[in-house]
Amino acid sequence: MDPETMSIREMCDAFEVTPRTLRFYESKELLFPIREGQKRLFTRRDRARLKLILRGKRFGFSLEEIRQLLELYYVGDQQETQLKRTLEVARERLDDLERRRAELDDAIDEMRSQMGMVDDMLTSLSGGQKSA
Amino acid sequence: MDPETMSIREMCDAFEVTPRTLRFYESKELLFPIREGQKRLFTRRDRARLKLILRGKRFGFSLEEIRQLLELYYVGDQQETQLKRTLEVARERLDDLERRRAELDDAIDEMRSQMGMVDDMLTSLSGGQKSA
DNA sequence: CGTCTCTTTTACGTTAACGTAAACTTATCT
DNA sequence: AGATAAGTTTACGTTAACGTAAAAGAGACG
Repeated sequence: MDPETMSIREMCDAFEVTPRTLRFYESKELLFPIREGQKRLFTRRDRARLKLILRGKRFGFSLEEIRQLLELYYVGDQQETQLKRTLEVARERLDDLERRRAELDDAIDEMRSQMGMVDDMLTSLSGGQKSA
Repeated sequence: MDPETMSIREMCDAFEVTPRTLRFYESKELLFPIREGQKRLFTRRDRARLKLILRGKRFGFSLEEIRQLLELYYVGDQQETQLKRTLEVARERLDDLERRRAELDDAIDEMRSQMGMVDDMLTSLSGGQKSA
């Protein structure tokens, strides 16, 4: 397991996506499988990216947003100016994520209090004899 | 401010959405504005729901998922069996949200470490004289 | 050699979530 | 009364993210 490269089918089985999806992501420049003749071979880099892509999707990001996020990851050897720019963008993304988490915390709290109220209704319905 | 009901335009200004969006949400049974003649009047209940809708959207939920989530909120007076069912569903939703938060925390950590690496690259580029 | 099986390209189809334009009421202003 | 503004319905258009079907090539197998 974990061979250097994987066929499209192996990728699909590993990540529960369809071939169409992988080809689509390649066409959108989110993945860059190498070719062996006609066939695509997905590298460990592709796998790492796909993992991030799928997570991004669960967070509700568009593929285009995800593509830009991915650029922040594989950095390569860039000019200082470019690196600083990358860092700025990353900072903004990070702020976004933290705002999101704050919102998510709120949502969780509200859901909990909502459940508490429903629970109270149930208690006063079934075991509602004792008022003290 | 905060009148009982609001016109469609007031709603749009307050929530930064278009009239089309509000009518669309009504057609999907996410909002239930009352009518004064032809015109829609949005109640405070609609406003509360819209707030939840927009948050749900930021989290990447579909409108249909959001509609189901909203059902968990305005509970009304139901049968005990129904209330228990509601509570079960809410429990599942809550678990989802908490899994999401865990994932979000991971993403934030990774982003931070990524930024740390870029920062190191910058340090070793510009001020890279001192190795100690 | 014929037949699978896997993969490829090409291309039209589909769903969600609105955008946008047209034609029409209703209320308000002058 | 005529014009203006705000709102309505109806309906076709648009974008993202794939689904799905057709036709064809490449390697493995009996």
